[in-house]
Amino acid sequence: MIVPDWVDKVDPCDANCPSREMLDLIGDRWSLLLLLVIAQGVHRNGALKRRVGGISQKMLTQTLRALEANGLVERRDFMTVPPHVEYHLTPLGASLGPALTPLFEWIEMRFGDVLAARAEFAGREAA
Amino acid sequence: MIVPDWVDKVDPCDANCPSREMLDLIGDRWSLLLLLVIAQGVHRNGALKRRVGGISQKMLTQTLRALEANGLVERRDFMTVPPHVEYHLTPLGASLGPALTPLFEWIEMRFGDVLAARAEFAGREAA
DNA sequence: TTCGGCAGTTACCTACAGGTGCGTACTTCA
DNA sequence: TGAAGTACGCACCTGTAGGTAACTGCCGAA
Repeated sequence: MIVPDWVDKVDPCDANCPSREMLDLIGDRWSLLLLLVIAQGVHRNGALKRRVGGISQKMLTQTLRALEANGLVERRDFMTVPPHVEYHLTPLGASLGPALTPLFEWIEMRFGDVLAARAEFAGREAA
Repeated sequence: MIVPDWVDKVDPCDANCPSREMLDLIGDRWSLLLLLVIAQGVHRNGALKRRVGGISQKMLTQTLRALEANGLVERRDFMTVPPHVEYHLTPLGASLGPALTPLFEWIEMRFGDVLAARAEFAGREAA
């Protein structure tokens, strides 16, 4: 079997391994989505909410706060009335993008295979 | 701001986008960990359980079934008594490894920055 | 003068992820 | 004779992720 190189680079069995914590951070339903649309140039609360259909105001605020707290997005409050707030990627947040590209490409390329495997597995179970 | 290339490749706002579903699959607490240790050459139920400290038998079985159902691992039951079962990566599962490498590398390289940002943010909040 | 948009906050509720503990059927070793 | 390892399945319980609804204060437009 081919063992990829990444197997030696992290020890996920160590509960202190940062990968555990980072996967908790970006592994939820909305974080990566928000990172993506902010990178696409959508910066304001209302616009984000409309663009990411299905997200509640609560989860939007909560997720943005978490991303801000971890230095991935920057919140700019213009202190005007009516309120005007903008969210932008920090350099750190922007650097995460390229790291995710291969994963999204894998999903695009291999999702068909996953669906096929799923169908084949379901068929085997039924038999 | 630099817009990475991946922003145009997927539309995560579309609920039908496979990325939503795949992130559900690998975004949980154990899937990536199990993929990793299986890639490292640990193949049997008991060995996996000992290696991934903290996982319960239930979640181990449940996660392995999910990975099997999606064609990422193969379950080989030797039909012996006492039971002997081995789990191996399928070619599809093995192909996921390289797609994750940049992400893990990003975590390794940038986790310090995240911690620093977190500390700085906590300090700002307290003030 | 009332309504909608701005960017939230708070309280409350539900569903599910995940943990604990027990049972199964068999074998080998002490 | 019984303890431990092998690979589970099932029932029950809890924590929390995430959703809903109602509220704030201010403005401009109809």
